[in-house]
Amino acid sequence: MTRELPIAGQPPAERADAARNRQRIIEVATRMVEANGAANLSLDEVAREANVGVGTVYRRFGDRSGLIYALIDAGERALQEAFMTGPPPIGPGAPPAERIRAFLHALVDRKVAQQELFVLLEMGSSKARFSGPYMVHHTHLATLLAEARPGADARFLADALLAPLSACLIGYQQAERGMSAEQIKSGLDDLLRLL
Amino acid sequence: MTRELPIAGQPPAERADAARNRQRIIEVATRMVEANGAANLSLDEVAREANVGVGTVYRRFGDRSGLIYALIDAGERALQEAFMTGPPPIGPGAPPAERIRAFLHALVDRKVAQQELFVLLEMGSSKARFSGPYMVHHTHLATLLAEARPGADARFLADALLAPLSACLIGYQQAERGMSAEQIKSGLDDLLRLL
DNA sequence: CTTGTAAGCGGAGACATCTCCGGTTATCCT
DNA sequence: AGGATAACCGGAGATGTCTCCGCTTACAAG
Repeated sequence: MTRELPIAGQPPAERADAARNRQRIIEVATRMVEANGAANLSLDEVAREANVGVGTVYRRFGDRSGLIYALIDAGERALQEAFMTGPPPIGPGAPPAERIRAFLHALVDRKVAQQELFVLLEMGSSKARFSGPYMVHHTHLATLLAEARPGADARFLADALLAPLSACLIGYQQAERGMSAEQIKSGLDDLLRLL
Repeated sequence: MTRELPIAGQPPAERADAARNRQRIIEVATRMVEANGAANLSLDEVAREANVGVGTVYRRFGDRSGLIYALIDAGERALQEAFMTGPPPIGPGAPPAERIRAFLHALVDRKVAQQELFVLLEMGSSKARFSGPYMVHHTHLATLLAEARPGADARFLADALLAPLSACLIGYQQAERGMSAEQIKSGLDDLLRLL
């Protein structure tokens, strides 16, 4: 096992046992989501199954949403890397309009793939919903929009383009209206074309 | 007191004591929301204050969201009446584009006025969120859009225009970005102009 | 190795939502 | 008026989220 090197950053570093627990909690939670569906994920049960107290779960992840977020964090990192340093059309190099399109499509795919988890996230604390990832997506999109359509209110437009990607809405469109991911994407394409 | 006339409709009619309780529960809940904020509304407490058992509250309103919805139902009815039979520009008579604009503005005003309640509603069961009122708004908007922009996917566009009116998003725009209701409306106007 | 201490741990318990069901009562019908 | 009965009522309790705090332990410094 490699030793944890002390990093210059302020956060006092996580103790080894704590890291082990975090890891085990995430594994157990992942398994339970696969088995019972995300909506039935009980933190009490996760704690029991992972052989830790409930308090430990809450200290590590803050609250239910925090744990859920940890379960989709890998996808989020991958997406951010893709649009920041990846190949076109989502990454730098393509014209803004294409990057916007590619980014929104990727986001739809993510929401569809982990729909249940995203729905839960959207229904948890409304504070958390617009911090971190949302702000990153928003900034990215607003930058591209400002480039593609100078003069428009890029920040508001970015909100307005991200809003229809709500996991709840997508779930509704798929479940009640029988729309496929492709139809949703093509609807977004229509919208982008009009802009 | 006027006697409850038996109506032809199937629903077996609500007993007088039940109606009284419903009324009292709504009054108590309204008072408590004004006093403590919507987020702190506890159904146990509502029941105690209204001198009924918890079971009664749940039988009448189904769940927390149901009660919350009852608190904004009056506004919803007023809005629906306005755009269905009211005077232009929101009602029939004005050109579609203007009706769309007036409708969205009215919706923003409602969300801003009862923001807390709408946020709670959006965070409750994701099923309820797209039933009833949402479908009415969606149908109305899709009809107008089909008229204003034949050829486009009016149903998807309607979703996409309603999504940015999420109470959570509006709350975020106001609280964290310092946007006023007017700025939000003018952002929507920009968006409509582009369409 | 010893030791000081901050980080971590567990689980009892406060508090919420929602379900269930045995007892009660309003309302309709005769 | 006098049932019959469907609707209604209350509140105990199942289950879940999250907090709090006294005890424990990893780990760095001496």
